[in-house]
Amino acid sequence: MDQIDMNILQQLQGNAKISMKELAAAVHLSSPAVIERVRKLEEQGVIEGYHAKLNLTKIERTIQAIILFKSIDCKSLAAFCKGHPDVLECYRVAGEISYIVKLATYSVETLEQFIDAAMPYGTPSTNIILSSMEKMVITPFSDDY
Amino acid sequence: MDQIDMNILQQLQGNAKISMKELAAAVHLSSPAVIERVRKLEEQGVIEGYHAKLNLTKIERTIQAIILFKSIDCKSLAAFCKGHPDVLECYRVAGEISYIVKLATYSVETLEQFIDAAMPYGTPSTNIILSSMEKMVITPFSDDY
DNA sequence: CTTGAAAGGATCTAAGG
DNA sequence: CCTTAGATCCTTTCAAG
Repeated sequence: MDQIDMNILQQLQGNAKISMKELAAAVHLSSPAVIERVRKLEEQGVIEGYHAKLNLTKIERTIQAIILFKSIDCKSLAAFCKGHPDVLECYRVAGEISYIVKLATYSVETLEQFIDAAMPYGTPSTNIILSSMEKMVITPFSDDY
Repeated sequence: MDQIDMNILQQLQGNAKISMKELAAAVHLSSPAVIERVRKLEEQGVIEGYHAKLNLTKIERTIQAIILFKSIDCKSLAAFCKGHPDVLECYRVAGEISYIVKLATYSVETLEQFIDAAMPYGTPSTNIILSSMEKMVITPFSDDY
């Protein structure tokens, strides 16, 4: 994992569909060299996949929320969340909170349904998302430290 | 936005690099038809981009955390977070909490540095992520409701 | 790792339903 | 709005250095 690999990772985070030829030019290498590097990064599991990012509002998931849980049965909650179509991410955490769930749903009614369904697993504290920022590209091995 | 578009979106979420030919076969359409649909979904902003997903641990960001802030100057905090290389996502929320930040950093030392730097903007409650689940594919317009 | 040539696909266009 | 077929273009692959 050298500086060139880091550049490759940055490029692919920003644009998964870039051709190997373009990518090669961007990192000042030949196509075969870059193809081999990408293959290795995939094989090593550094690159986990390539995904389209959707605008949640435009697929009618207009309500997004982050729900915090304290002192609960985390295993059951995790299983519940995993199987629920509105849950985007969930985190088992150590801190003041035990479990954090991010979800995107259709309306306040469907949010209410989720909260009711989650109640058996603990007491939720619901935080509706007003605005958000998600970085699609992070710098591998930043030299900031 | 019909059922075929939803199928297309699901496929592209799971695999951004699928060829239009393969995608066409998956949704039982011809290539030109599918290319035109994808073009429109991009143009409408339903598809925001295509991104490689990295394994954070394998790029040395072994510590991940979700930090909750109460009663703070959200604008300043947002600006600070936006410019900080360790911040992955941040959310302005309505609820018990005012602001939520997800970050990935290199060590407890660099986490401490972040917390110290963020202190001027409010009192953080730090939750270290022990394990997590992130869905890369969500179903557009689920019929569950 | 690079270059260059060859092969294989993918996308695009056009015509037709 | 779709399909099929053909042509073009581009990408990847391979071989040699």
